[in-house]
Amino acid sequence: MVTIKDIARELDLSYSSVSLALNGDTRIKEQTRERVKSKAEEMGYRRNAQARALVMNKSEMVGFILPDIANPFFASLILGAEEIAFRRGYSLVICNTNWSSKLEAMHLNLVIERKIDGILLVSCNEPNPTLEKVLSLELPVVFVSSPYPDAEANFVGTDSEHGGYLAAKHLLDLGHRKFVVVGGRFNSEAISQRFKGYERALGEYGIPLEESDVYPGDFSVESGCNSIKRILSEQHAFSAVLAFDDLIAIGVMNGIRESGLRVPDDISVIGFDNIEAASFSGIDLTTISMDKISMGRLAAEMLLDDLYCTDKPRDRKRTVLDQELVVRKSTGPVKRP
Amino acid sequence: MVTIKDIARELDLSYSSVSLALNGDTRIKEQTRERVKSKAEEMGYRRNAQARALVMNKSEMVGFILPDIANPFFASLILGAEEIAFRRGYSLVICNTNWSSKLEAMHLNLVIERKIDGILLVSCNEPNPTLEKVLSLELPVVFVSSPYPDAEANFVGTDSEHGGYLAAKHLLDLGHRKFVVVGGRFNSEAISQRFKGYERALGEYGIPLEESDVYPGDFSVESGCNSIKRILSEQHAFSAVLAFDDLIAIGVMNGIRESGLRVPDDISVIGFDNIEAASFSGIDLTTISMDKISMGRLAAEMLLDDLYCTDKPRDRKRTVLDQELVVRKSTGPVKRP
DNA sequence: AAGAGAAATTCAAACGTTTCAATTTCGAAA
DNA sequence: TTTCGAAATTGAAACGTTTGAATTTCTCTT
Repeated sequence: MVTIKDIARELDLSYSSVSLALNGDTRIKEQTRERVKSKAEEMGYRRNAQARALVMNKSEMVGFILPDIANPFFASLILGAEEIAFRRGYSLVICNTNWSSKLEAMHLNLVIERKIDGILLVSCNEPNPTLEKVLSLELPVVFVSSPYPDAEANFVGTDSEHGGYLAAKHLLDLGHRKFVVVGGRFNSEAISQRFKGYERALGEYGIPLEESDVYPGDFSVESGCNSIKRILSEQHAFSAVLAFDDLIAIGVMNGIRESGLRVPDDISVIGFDNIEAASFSGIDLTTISMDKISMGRLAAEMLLDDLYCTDKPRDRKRTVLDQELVVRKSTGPVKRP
Repeated sequence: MVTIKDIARELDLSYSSVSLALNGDTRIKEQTRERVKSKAEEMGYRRNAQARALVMNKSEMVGFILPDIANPFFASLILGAEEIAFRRGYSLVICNTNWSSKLEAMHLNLVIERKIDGILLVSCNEPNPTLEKVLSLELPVVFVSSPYPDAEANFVGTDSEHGGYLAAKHLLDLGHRKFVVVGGRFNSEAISQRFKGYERALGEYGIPLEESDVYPGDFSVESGCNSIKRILSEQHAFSAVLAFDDLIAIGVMNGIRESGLRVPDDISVIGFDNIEAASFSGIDLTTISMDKISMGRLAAEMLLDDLYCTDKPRDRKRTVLDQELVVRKSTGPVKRP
C-alpha cells in the first residue's frame, strides 16, 4: 500500500510536507503542492482514513441502527439519511436489530467501538441498559421516527399520537363504531402513541378500546393476514380495522379478501406510513402519510450539525414533521345492517 | 476516553499485558486476565477499532454499494448481507449510487479510504475506470445480482438470461405474439441478459424484438406507469408487456387500469424479481422469483470467506441461484379478436 | 554583505492498539 | 542455596496519519 512516506521518499520531502500538501495547506508552496498531488495520483496513493481518524479523533462515519431494513418505511429513512451523509463526506453504517433490544444493544456497542461519530436510531424501545449508557456518553444520538420515552433526546419524526387520532377519526366520521386494532409491538414508543391517538378519538365518541379488540403481531403482511383470519374466525363484531402500519394493513386486506369478504364494503381498513405500495392500484390503502425521505434527511442533518458544533453545550433538538390522512379506497361508510 | 493505558496505570501493569489479557491470551495468568477484564468493565473501557484496524490492517467492515436502497429487491439483499456480516463481527457500510456510475466511483473511493476489507457491489455496469482500478487491487469484491461483463470476478446472482427466457416463454405459451418491453437501463448487465433471454424465447417463435418495441426508463412504478401510458397513446399493437422488474410491472398495471383497460383480459403483464408486493392480493403479479435474502447472505459469505483465507491465491467464485416462474393473475391467454 | 522577515519545510510527538522478542519472576529439582 | 525451565510480564516498535513548534531556506532591504 502506498503511504505518505512513500511519496515523501520519492520526492525527497519530509512526510509532514506531503501530508500538508495533500490537505492543501497554503504553508506549502503551490508548486510543491502540485508536485505532491500529481505524484500521489501517479503512485495510486489513497489516504488511510483509519490512521486519520485515530489522530483526528473522528471517523466521519455515522451508524444507523433500525429494526428492519427491508421494511419500506425504514428503507426510505435510510435513503434520505444516506443522501445527506454522503453529501457531507460521511459514510453510513447500517445495523438491523430485527426488533430485538438485545441486537440493538450489540449493535450500539459495535458501532461505538468503530468510533463512529454519531448514531441515528430507530429504537425498538424496550428497556435497554446499554442504550442508557450510550446516552450518558458524549456521543450524539438522534432518535428517528420513534422517540425516546423519558429522557430529553434529539428526535426527528412525526406526532404519532396525532396520526393515530387522524386515522381513527376518519373511520368514526365514516360511521364506524366497532373496531379492531391489529399488529405492532407496544414497547415501541411510536406505536404506543399511535394507540393513544386511536383511544382519544374513540373516547370522543365514548367508545372504549378493550384489550380484546387489540391483536398484537409483527409489522409484516403475513402477520396482518394471520391476525385478521384469527379475528374473523372468532366472529368478533367490527366494521373497521386500525392497522399499525401499511404492511399490516395490506396483510389484513389480503386476509379479508381471502375470507370472501370485501374491502371496504364489508370491512374498512386503514394503515399507517403511506409506503409506496399503499398507492398501487389494486391496493389503494387509506393511510396516514408522511415524508419519510425527508425524515431521513432531516435526521442526518440534525446529527451532522451536532457533530460540527463540537464541545459547545448542545441543546436537545426536536423536529416534528407533518402528516396527513390520505383517503383511498380501503375505507368507506359503514354499512347499516 | 478510557484507553488500555488507563487500565494499565490503574492496575500497575504494562499496557501490553492489558492488551493481551483483554484479548484472552493464555500467556497472561488467568487471575490477571480476570482482574483486567473486570477493571475494564468497571472503567467503561471500549476498545478503539480504528487503532486496532491500523495495526492489524483490517477493519472488519465491508462496503455494500448498490443502485437503490429503497428498491425492495435491493433492500432484501442488504437484509441478508447484514445478517451474515453482523454474525461474523463485521459491519456493513451502505452506499447508494442512484444508478450513477459517477456516484459508484465516488463511493468506491470513499470506502477504500475507509479501509473496508471487501466490497459487495451491485454495479450499474456503466464503463467505470475507477472500478477497473479497484478490481486490479488486492481488495476482494463480490458482484451481486448483476455480473461484471468481461473480467473474471466473484459473483452471486441468478442466470438472468434464463429468467428472461422463462418470462417470455410463459407469455408465448399463453398465445401472445406481440410484445412491448418496458423499463430499465441497458447498461446494466443483468438487464441486458434478461433482454437476451426475451429475445431467445421470441426467436424460437420467429418473432423479432424491434427497437420500437422497447421503452427504456427507470426501475420505478412511476416510470412504468408513464411508459405504458405513452405506449397506449401511440396505439402500439401488443397484447403483453415484459417489464424489467416488478416495480415497473406494477406501474404498468396501474397505467393500464387507469386507461380503462383490464389486466390480464386486455393486456398481460409479467415482472421480474418477485418482490413482496407482487404477491399482495390486488396486485397478483406474475413474475420471475428468486430468493433475494439468500442472495444477500451468500454474497456476504463469499466475501467473508475470501477475507479469511488471506494471501492464498484466491480463485474466482460464482454462485448462481435458482429462479422460477410464479404465475399469478397478471397474465392470461391472449384474446383472439 | 549582513540582517531581518517571510516563506517553506522539517521534527517529533501523538492517536490507541498489537505483537514478538526480551526480561523478570516463580517454583521445583538438584 | 543454586540452577533450570516454564510461566508471566514487559519493552519497544509499528501501523499511517496530523499538527504546532522549530528550523531552514529564501528574498529583500539597507
